Amino acid sequence: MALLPTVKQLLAMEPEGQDVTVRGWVRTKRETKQSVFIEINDGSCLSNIQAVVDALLVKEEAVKNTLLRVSTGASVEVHGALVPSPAKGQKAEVSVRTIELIGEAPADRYPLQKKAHSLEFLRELAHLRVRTNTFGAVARVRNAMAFAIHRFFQERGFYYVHTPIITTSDAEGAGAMFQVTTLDLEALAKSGGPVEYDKDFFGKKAYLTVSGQLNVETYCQALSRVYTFGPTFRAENSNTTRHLAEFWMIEPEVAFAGLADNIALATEFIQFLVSTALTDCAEDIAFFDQRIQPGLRESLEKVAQTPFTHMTYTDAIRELETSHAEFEFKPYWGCDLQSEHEKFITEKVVRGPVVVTDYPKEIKAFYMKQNSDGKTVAAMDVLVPRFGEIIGGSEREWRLELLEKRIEELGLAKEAYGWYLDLRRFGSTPHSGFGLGFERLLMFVTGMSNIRDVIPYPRAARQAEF
RNA sequence: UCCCCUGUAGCUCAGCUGGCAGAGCAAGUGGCUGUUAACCACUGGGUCCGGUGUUCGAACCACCGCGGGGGAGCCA
Repeated sequence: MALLPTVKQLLAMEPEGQDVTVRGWVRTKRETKQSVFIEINDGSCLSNIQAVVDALLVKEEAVKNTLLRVSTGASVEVHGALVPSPAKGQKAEVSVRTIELIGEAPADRYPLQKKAHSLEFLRELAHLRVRTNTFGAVARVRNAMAFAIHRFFQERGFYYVHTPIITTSDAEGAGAMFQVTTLDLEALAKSGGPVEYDKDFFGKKAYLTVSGQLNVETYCQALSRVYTFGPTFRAENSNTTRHLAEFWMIEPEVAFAGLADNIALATEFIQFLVSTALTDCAEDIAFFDQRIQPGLRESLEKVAQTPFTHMTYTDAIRELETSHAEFEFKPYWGCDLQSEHEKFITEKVVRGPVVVTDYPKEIKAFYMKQNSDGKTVAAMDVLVPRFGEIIGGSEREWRLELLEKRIEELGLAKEAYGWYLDLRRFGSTPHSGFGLGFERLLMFVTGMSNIRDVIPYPRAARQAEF
C-alpha cells in the first residue's frame, strides 16, 4: 500500500501549489462569506492543516450539503493544492478542489466540542480523548519514549528479555498480586468445598507478575547486560495520582556492576530519554510547556544537562532533621522517606533530580546487597521534583550465605527461592539493576499530573472500563 | 484502606439565611469578516447524582448509598 503523506509531512513541504490529499478528523470549521476554513488533524503531529473551501465552490449544491455535515469530529478526505497561506497563523494551507465526508459526527451527539475539556471529563471518554491535543501529544511522546528506551539499551549492548507475565512465584516481593485462575469461582462458592489448586490450570496457585526482576537476573547471569520492558501488575488498593494496577516497567540488569555503575547507568538513561523528548517531540513538549506545566521545557533542559545530585540516605535524613521545616512525619534515621520528605529534598534542597543511596536494610527488599556497616544496603532511588520516586534499584546480594540469612531473618519461605539462589550457587557475580516506572517517566516528561492520563486505558481499583 | 473536597444544562461553574433554575462556553438559526480559542444577535436545552427524612415549602438541612477529584500509606 502506498501511504499518502501525513499532515506532519505536508506541513514540512514547501507549498508550491502541488496536488495533495488530506485524510483526517475535523477539529474546527469556521465559515465566512468568502470561504470556509476547516482544520484537519490526522494525529501525525499536534498541528492541524487548514483546508480552505472557496465561496464559489461552497455555492455548489453538493459541496454545500457536504459542508453542512462537516462538523467537529467528522472524518473527511480533501483534495486540493498545497499553497502558501495569505493569512497569518500558518505557512501553508490546502486550497480545496474536492471534499468528501467519510464519517459524520453529529454535533448533538459527539461528546467532544471545539473547546477545552477537563482531564477528569476526558477520563470518562478514554476511547475518544486521544482525539484531543493533550492526549494526542501524550500518545506521541509515549511512543517516542518507548522507542528511545530500546534504542538506549540496544546501542549499549543490552539484550531485551521477555520475562513471564504469569508466575507461580508469590515471592517476587514487590506488592500484592492478582491471582490467575480458570477455576469456576461461582461453582466453588456454591459447593462450599476447599479450593483444589492442583486442579487449577497450572496445577498450583498462579499470579500476574509484580516484577520481572528475579527472572531477568537469571538472564543477566548469562547475557551480562539485559533489560525487560513490559506490563506489570499490582493489586494494591491504592488510589493516588502516581499508582496504577497495570503499568509498564523497564528493568535493566548488569552483571559485574556495582552501585556506582548502577547510578551512572540510571542517570545516563534518564538524561538520554529527556534529551530525546526535547529533540524528537519538540512540538508536543512546547504544547505541554504552554498548556499543562509552565516551565516544563526549561526544567527538562536543565535535567538533561546537569549532573544528578547524589546523597546517602543518612545525609538525606540529616538534611531533613536540620531543616527546621514542618513535617507531618518527623524524620529520623531508620524511617522510610515519606512523600513530603522526598518532595522537600528534590524541590527545596536539591531543586532537581537526586539519587539517594544506602538505605537501612529494614526498609528495603531482601535481595539488596548488604553493606559492610551491617546496617545499610546498596540501594539507589532516583527522586524527581513533583512526585518523588521514579527509579528504585540496587546492587544485588550475590553472596549465597548472606542472601539465605536475610531470607531467613525476614521469615520468607526459602524453598520458594530455589532457582533464584542457584544463581548464587553457580558462577555468581556481583550485579546491579533498577526498575523505572514507564508512566512515571511520562508524567515527568510531559508534566501531566495524573498517571491515569499517560496510559491509554488506565486500570486501577474499581476502574477497568474500555 | 484512611482523611478531606465535590456532584446543578453537552462542558466549566454560580445559586446568599430553605421561598419562581442561572451565567459563560458548546450546539442551532441569522448576520459579518482570509478566518484561526473568530466575532455580533437571537433560539433551544434541566431526573439540581439516587433514596429516605425534616419542613407549609428542599438544589440548599439530616441520614444512607453511588460517582468524581485531591491527599496519606504501599511502591514504580
